[in-house]
Amino acid sequence: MSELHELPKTYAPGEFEERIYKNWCEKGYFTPKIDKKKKPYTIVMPPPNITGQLHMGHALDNTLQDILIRYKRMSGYCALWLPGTDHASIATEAKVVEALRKEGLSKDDVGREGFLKRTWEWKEQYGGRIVSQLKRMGSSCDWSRERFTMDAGCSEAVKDVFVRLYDKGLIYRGNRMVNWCPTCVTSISDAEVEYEDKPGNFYHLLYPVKETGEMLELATTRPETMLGDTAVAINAEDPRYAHLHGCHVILPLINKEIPIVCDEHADMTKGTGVVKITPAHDPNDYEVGQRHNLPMVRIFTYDGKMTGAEDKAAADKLFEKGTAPVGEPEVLDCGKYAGMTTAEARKAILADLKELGLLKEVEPLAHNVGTCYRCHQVIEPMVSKQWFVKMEPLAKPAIAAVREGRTKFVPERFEKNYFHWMENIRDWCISRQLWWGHRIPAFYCDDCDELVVTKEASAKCPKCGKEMRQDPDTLDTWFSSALWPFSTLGWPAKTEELDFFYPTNTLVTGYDIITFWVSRMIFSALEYTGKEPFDTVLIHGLVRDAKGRKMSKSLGNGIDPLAVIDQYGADALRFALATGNSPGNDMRFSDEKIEAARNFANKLWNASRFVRMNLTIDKVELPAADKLAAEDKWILTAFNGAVAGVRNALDNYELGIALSTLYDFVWDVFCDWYIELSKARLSEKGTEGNLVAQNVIAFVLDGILKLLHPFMPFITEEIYQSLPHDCESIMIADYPTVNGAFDFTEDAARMERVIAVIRAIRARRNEMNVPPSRKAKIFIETRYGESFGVGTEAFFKRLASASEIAVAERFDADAISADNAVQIVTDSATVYLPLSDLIDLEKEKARLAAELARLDGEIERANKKLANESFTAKAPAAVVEGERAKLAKYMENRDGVAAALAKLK
RNA sequence: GGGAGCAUAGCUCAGUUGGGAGAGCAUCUGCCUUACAAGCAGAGGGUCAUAGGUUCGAGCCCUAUUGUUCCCACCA
Repeated sequence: MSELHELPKTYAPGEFEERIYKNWCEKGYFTPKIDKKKKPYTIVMPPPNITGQLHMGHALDNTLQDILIRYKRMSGYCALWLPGTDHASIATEAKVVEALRKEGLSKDDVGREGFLKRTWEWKEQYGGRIVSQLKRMGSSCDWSRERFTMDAGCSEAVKDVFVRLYDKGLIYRGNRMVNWCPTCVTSISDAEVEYEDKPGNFYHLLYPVKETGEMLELATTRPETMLGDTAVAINAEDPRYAHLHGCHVILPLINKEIPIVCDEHADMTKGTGVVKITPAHDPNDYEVGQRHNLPMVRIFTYDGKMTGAEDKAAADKLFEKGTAPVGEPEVLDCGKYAGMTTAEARKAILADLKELGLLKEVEPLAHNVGTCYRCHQVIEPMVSKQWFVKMEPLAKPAIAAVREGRTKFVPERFEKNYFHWMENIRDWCISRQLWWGHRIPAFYCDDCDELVVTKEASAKCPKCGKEMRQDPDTLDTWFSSALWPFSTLGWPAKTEELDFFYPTNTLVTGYDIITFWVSRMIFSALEYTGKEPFDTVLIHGLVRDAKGRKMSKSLGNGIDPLAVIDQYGADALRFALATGNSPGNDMRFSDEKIEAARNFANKLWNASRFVRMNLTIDKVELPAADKLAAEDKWILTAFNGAVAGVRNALDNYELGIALSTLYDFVWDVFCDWYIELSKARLSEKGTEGNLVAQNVIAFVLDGILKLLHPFMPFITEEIYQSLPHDCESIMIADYPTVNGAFDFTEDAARMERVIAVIRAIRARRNEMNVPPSRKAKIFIETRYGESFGVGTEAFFKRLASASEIAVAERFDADAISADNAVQIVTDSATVYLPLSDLIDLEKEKARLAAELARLDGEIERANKKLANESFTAKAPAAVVEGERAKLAKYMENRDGVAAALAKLK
């Protein structure tokens, strides 16, 4: 013991957490050596964005991962937790643009190269920040294998995939309707659009019909798009407009003649049943346009303004040259509206229409509009030329993988989300008009329009031999994250890592990115590696504030995990996040929770201090069974139960249950009972009993520390090092297993009876307000005779304020002055406490009468149940037997209480 | 419009093969019983949202209803 360090009196996690983490790193415990004799267990960390700071969501996500990886590592697996960060193209670019703006600069001012330089600097500055924050959490990831989605290896994987898919015909380029964010000035995918209910208006407009001169009324939520109308649609079945088939309307303000077409899109039950068609700026209208071969007229610029003469000239040039791509829209010079923002244009157009008497009505209407998930500005549907991944062939095997159970979601219900999304999937728009990201490996020839897709850095035109120009766009950030489970292990190269650690095992992530990320990893992995990327997806919920609100910057209700660590320690934070949390459910984070967690750590700390100060042994050896006292056998049996419970829960991803099992065992069983029961022997130095007690208590505490280590790595290591221990570090020790030798059910049951009696005595004394300092004799009548109390006398003295204790099957009533004694009846004994001068006789009678009534009720209930033939016939024998045993106990107790009551009367 | 979650003690939540409802916090009572007042010993407090159904037996399974949160969907 001499060389082992002492534990300071107070639990101060700040004193040791950093030192311990540093030591683990130096020893290389986080870096698994590939060992073919061991089974691999792999988790890849969902890469946090380099723009981010550690928030509670990360803290939860990484706590769960660390628990799993530490558990598996201690269970003999070759465990790899692979960390990394994500370049987060659109989010990071927005941050850098913002930083530039503050300096009065724009992207174009610094140029593409200058911009990328700035962004890499940003990455260097902030990318490391979140890593150091993860380290403070105690995350045992292999930093030697840390990756970044834009490092050389991952970039190679991205290019490889792009070329493969292109060659297979699964990537194509074309003019399509896409979601356009005018603020970020880029297209975004369907998954990146968030729909929000916003108040708006339903504007009823009047378009004059050329042939009949009548006014055709139609309604729209977006009047500014009218300049781009190329038709109005009616339903062919609609009798109101049957006479207008084949007619035209004159588009007001620009006096342009456009046709009236019949299309199913026009819903007779909505509005007036007439709908204006703007093929270039509405996804539905786009489809109508396709069906009726309508021209497309673009009226918005890509940064959200009305188009003008210059825009029109640029587009017209393409058409004149004949190089306009298929599906390229014409552009309108919006004249007086040119250069206005869409909002300004709406106002101006409405005013003008009103002036002309063509605005019939304005009806308020709550309206579901798409917004950009990054900047939350309204999305503008636009036709533009983009790259797409053809999804259907990729989705099919990905659906099958989950359907056939090769990849499982925990909890299972999230599979429904997954299927729904996968089965209704549309092609994935992967090109972004951004600079920060993986540049699309496609090259164009200015001369002959030849297109080459290649992994090479540059390309020569195969037709005319000229230098080609690389596509300026970059890829959706999720395109590279989709490859994360294997690109990080070296793919497409056939590395030893990939061979050993892939496929990975568990993916831990929040339900909010199942579609963005999880689904894309699954179909990507199946397509490129032929294997599912992981066997289990463990889904967790959101961490909310104490009032249940989402933590957000705008609300300012975010709790900073680092501040929590500073105040309470990383172990307390981890405990608070892992406890009472079930897979897939949101949780609230509150001061009460973190305090309870810290208190638990403190309890463990103090219990360990107590054990340590009583140890004189250098090495822990569990004594032979015949040397063990009843309480030793009892705690070892209970420990076995805890091990089984914890392992079972962990194996089923029930981390919260595992932790609460441990909490109860440590606090209620080990501290409140076993330590108290051991104090007598521990104080008698030099005896055999003392040595037995030392060894057992040290053994159980050692087991507790190991069981608890995945959840609370720091405190368990600190304590482990202060006690006799078998390993260099607790994190490489073996996780406890159920020990078949701890089969002491009989002795354990005996101990339980003693504990029940002690509890009953305490409760009664408490009820009667007898202070602990007031000792009393205790007489125990029990059918277990002398064996009931063998070796347990000290327990009653210490824990039940006994001055003396006597045990017999029956006592002479006079000897125990039964007339004036408080009588306590438990399942196994009747206890007499001669407290004549302290008790209120009437109160005691009333108490016993109430107890008698309660027992009568129980007996009646049990009798009724047992009299029910269908119960005795159909219920399992064990259940019926249990019910009979209960009845017998109740009857026995009843007799005891009745007798006690009789004596008082 | 489709789908899912949640509804259990005053509060926050557990409760996974259906066999007499649990924890933390809060409340009340009594304790400095020398590991721990960030503690110890007790106590009170629940028609498990509502209504049906299945079952010998339902917090748990089925149906409907109400409230609530979320996801998905091209609705002018």
